[in-house]
Amino acid sequence: MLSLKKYLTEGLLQFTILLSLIGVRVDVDTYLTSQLPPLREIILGPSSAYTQTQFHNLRNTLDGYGIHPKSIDLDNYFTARRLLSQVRALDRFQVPTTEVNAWLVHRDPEGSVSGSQPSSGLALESSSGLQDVTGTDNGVRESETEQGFSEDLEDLGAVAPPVSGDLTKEDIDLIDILWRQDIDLGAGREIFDYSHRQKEQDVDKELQDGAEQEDTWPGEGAEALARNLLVDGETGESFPAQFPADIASLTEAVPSEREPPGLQNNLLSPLLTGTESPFDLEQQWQDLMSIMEMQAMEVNTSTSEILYSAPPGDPLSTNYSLAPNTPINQNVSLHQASLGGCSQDFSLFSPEVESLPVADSSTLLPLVPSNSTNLNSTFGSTNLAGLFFPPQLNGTANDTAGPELPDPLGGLLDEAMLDEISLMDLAIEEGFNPVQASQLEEEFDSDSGLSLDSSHSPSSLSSSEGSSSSSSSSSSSSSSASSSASSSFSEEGAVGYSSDSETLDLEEAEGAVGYQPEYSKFCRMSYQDPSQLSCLPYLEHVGHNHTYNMAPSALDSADLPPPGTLKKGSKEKQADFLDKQMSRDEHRARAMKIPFTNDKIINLPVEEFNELLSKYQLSEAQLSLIRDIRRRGKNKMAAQNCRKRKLDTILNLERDVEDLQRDKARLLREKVEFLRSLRQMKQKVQSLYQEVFGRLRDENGRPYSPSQYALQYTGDGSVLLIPRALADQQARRQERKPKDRRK
DNA sequence: CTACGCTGTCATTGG
DNA sequence: AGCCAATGACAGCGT
Repeated sequence: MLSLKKYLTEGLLQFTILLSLIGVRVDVDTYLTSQLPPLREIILGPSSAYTQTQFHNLRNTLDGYGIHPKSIDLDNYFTARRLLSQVRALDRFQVPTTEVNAWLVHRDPEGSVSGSQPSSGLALESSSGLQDVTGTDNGVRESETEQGFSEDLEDLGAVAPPVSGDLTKEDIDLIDILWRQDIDLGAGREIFDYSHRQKEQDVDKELQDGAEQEDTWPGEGAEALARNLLVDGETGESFPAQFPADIASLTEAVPSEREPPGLQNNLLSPLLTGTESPFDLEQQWQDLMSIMEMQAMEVNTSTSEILYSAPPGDPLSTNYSLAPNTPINQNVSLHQASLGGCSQDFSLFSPEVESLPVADSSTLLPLVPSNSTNLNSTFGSTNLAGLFFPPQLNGTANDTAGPELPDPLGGLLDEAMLDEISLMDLAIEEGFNPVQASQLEEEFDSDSGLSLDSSHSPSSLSSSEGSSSSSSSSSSSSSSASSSASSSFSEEGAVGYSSDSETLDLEEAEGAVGYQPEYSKFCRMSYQDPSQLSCLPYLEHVGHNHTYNMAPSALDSADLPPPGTLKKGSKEKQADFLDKQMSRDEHRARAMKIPFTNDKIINLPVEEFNELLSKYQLSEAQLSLIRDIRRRGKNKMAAQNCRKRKLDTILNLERDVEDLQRDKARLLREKVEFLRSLRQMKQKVQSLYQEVFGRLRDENGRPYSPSQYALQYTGDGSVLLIPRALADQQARRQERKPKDRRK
């Protein structure tokens, strides 16, 4: 049931996003009552009250591409990212998507997924998203989030108490699901995870001692604590401004897939004055994209039977019928199909081009189709002479008639262009490996993905680090001893959880109990409605991390809730929760009657720490314990930071790899387009050549023989009629030049 | 029961 | 020399 609802809510939220993108305002508040400002902020944007924490959470939003390293909800992350990319793809045309996705808006009650989705994309994606109704995903996600969100849930409850009747348990569950989907837990969860181990026997004894010494703690009034916590609960939580961010990023201009139109003009010779409209290139591009899309889709659907089929008129398909057996091969064949055709054109049109790869045979040999050399030997001698120049061949140069056409372009292609082409061939060769093919597919799948990645700036990535480290530094810089306790809060708040009032209030209320955040939040949680704890089973796992039960009597006196709002039976439960929130060191500190908080012990600068120690008459055992607490506490934070950094590094590397893959795929695409346009231009030039040559007449009015004369293009755009022998000579000369230069 | 991930802790190293 | 951050290694716990 819970999973079903979660599932439903995911679809609801996604649909809401989609609607908002197309201009439909979805007033969710009317649905969930106006008592849930956080929800409204999720949908409509941040309120000023939560701006700061939202800023910190931005890095964890979908558009931020980032996921908090410490609390990754990979399912949500990948799902959200995929959905976002799909949404982005809506505003661009002719970009094929490799996934056929149905935006899940509803589902049938049986729990079967209405939105079908071919098994495609990353496994991580497919395992998440809309289909995680069954299986382990739910469990994982729940365990991932239950800790972090339980407090949010409670906060929601605090804002809109169940008294209203609108917030049933299911509503709360639903809210929780919404949160789970789009909120990164951030460091707040870390704070939640402060473990409170207490398995050692001596500690147990200390606990009992501490229970006896309960009332000796200075400034540790339970009522004050509870009061402050209540206030904290009213402040609510901060909510990430992920939706505004997403929308903003969604409106980003999508980079054009096509290269500047001037490119083809550069490639055109003076003879060709824009006869080829940009539309032609675009049309070709669309054709190419459609072909690739077909392949990509076939890859996704894993249909290996008929992997490639194209209209018979398509030169690519006709020249290169493909029947690979695996998707990977299919993609490889794709390159071969489109690029190989170009190579063939090279061999037919210009011996220079053909000779160039041969010169670099070590690397380029695989690129040259086996038949190309034959073609070269067969037709090469006729290329310049134009043996087949009869005008009736005009217009048939394309496609099938290709091999019979001579190459009139000998003088047209300069060396620079040839080099370019050879470089392209090099790139093509690279693109022939299956990995590249899959990358190409990925490229089409995720499109350019620029907006996604651009939003994932390194600064945003390191923000969590900065916040956490700044907290420690702030604790160092804050000279007042009273601010030390709030330093741990600042860390929490920086990542987007806590509120200042909580910080301030708790700081005074806390005694020798460290790790205030979780302490306070659990207090507040149980304070609101302890019955909810039992209603939401996963809440029972909150704070499970390495926590140990402490003698309930230890905090009984400290946890008295205001009368009337709490059942008597829940008191022990509260105490349990609170006790579990105490770490071993906290228990030890209590047992040893350390007169200040563990937070102070840990976070105070050295000078202040020593000063604090000097204020009290502490035994050697106490001093030793305090030093240990300080060392362990610092080390714990250090370890957390270290792990966070490690994750950040991994994520950064992952992102870099993705970027590089995208770039590579993009370059491949551009190369294909270049080659295609180049082939077209060659054909045009050839037809013009034939037309011009066919109209030439000698002094006797007879046409020139293509076997004896040839047209040569000069650099200034003029065309000369020269004897064929001379043309061949020059052609050979130009043929050698690139070779020599490369050596 | 085992594998795996998470977390805290200890030991060590380098600044 | 002392302090501290960073990090590898290890153990305990929960799933």
